[in-house]
Amino acid sequence: MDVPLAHLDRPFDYLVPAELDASAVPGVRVKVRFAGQLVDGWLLERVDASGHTGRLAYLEKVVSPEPVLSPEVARLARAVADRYAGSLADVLRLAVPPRHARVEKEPREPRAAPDAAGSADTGVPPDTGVPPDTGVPPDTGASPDPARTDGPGGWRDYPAGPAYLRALADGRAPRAVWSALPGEDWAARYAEAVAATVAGGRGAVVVVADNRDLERLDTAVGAALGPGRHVCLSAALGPARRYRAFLAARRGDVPVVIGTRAAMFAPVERLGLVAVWDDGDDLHAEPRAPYPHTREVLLTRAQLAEAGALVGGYARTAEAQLLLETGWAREVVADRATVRARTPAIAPTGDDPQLARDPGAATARLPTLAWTAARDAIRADLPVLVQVPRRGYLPSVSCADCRTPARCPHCAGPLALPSATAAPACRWCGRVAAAYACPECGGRRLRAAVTGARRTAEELGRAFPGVPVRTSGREEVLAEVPGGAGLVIATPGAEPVADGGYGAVLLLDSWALLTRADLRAGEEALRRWLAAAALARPAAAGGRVVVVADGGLAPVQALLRWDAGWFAARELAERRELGFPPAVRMASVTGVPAAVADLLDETRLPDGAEVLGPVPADGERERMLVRVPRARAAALADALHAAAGARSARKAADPVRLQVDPLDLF
DNA sequence: TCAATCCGTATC
DNA sequence: ATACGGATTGAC
Repeated sequence: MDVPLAHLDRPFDYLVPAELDASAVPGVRVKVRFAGQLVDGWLLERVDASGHTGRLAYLEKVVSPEPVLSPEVARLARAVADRYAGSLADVLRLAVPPRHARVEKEPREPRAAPDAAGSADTGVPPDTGVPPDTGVPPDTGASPDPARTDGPGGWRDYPAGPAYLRALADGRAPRAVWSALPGEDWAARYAEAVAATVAGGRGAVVVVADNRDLERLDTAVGAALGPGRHVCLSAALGPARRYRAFLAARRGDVPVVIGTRAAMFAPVERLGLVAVWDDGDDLHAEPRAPYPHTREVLLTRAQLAEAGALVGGYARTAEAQLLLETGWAREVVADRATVRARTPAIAPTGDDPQLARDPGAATARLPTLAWTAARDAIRADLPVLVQVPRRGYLPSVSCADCRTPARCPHCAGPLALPSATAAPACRWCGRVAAAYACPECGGRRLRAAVTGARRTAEELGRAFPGVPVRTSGREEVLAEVPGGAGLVIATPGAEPVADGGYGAVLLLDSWALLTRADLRAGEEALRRWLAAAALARPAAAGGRVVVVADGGLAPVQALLRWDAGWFAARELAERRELGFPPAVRMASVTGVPAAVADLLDETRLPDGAEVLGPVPADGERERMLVRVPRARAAALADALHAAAGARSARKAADPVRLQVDPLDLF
């Protein structure tokens, strides 16, 4: 029943009138009379008898004969609803895109005109410069590209890699947490894993964080499978193309779906592999109830469908580490010698004599080591990548009296205000400048002065006259830059790939480390750094990385050694000690205080549950956290869902938001 | 003792 | 949401 009320989160029985007998198959959308109203619903199964004692009503209508909800996805959706204390209807809204009648009526075989079918069907937005031949093919039944490879390919760099691919091809269900080498063509590796799965007669679902990653994967999968064997599914498509791609998968026209998180529920026949790339990216967290996370959904899916699973990234989340430590998945990593051979030369820098000497110069924003690394790369005719904080994220500050930019007393990096009330902190070394006094006029008041990627780009451009400067950020994301000398200023997540690799990568956004009061601050900083540093050439080929941060910090250490596994293990151990996720299961309850209290009152908390809070949320609302051991996770979700049901049954006015595994805990 | 009303619960 | 049943309360 497609109603959001928690106490109605269960199946209802209806009689099927004779004239709907043929079309009323499991998985179709239906309309039924419910409490006097005509409501939408899902036909979950046909049964001979009902346990219902009252009078049964008849099915009113089968909305469309298309059984859009596959049995596998129906089961998955129920499991996801249960895990996240949500309703099946909420999950199905995420899992099945809105119907588009015109698309449904289109002939099953794509149109003859190749230009019309091509890019429109691939699913990637048209302005992205993606090869237009990866959608439903203009010529049906085309045999796969003879040049494709099902073999281990680049997976040979990882000792467990070839066996993993063989298991996929053999129809088994191998589960891997993969740490990609620097410079790795991850999209090609994913395409090989997908190709192995398809070669074994099964399908695959791959989810990436954003459209840029999707384009890259689209190209790689297209090359590995040949045309017409996969579709892209993302929310950016718009209703018609999204539904078209969805239907192609549901009807079994293509064995592979790749996409952003909208694709995590994509129906695929004989699912053999689910994969997620860069599971630490917060875009993988669904912002709509019940707030499921791509990784968790895919892993649940792998478990239920007995499919293989691949969780990969340059970085490793604590959640992925837990999969390894519980034995649920196997580690796929390169040996240290290979890592060393591929890694650029990475060095931290903090102090800065040049700044002290020449604070007004064009290069003042760059520490010496960073500046020389950039200069050397430019001289060697190699591109330089500069990772800067997201624009507008945190304004830097200057003296309110004389306008002199406020600089860190320790390293002379720019100070920024993490929030209106917090003390200023250094963007480079992260130190908090609690009692800041202006060195020029002695003033103690500060004012915001935005210095973003554009300003940094201008300053760097002046420092290297004649060198082309490109920026890649929120408004315009570059996918690729040429290999010659050039400066690329990018915000985290928007770093373009450079042809042949960067000669130098400068990481200037280290302030993210210590200024953010976030459980995942360290993990997130390392994730961003590894993603940018992975684009540098190996040390032997002149690749250098300079991170402006204290070399003693654990995430910096992990970067220097290129050891995401070490950091993840450390992080998980720390969270065990502190009782934080994923070592325990957390849920948050948000709403006006009376509603939160009411819901928790109604909740039969499992043994060992601990209630923390309240902390103020936005406006009048507050938030309470409930913590249980992992063994009680299901019981907690069940209890919270039941309490929400009791509340909705008695029409409690003030809404509460239930969130299992909330991303932010403070 | 009966009827109007309130409250809680189910909705197939 | 809306309808229904059982309990409750107030008037005869």
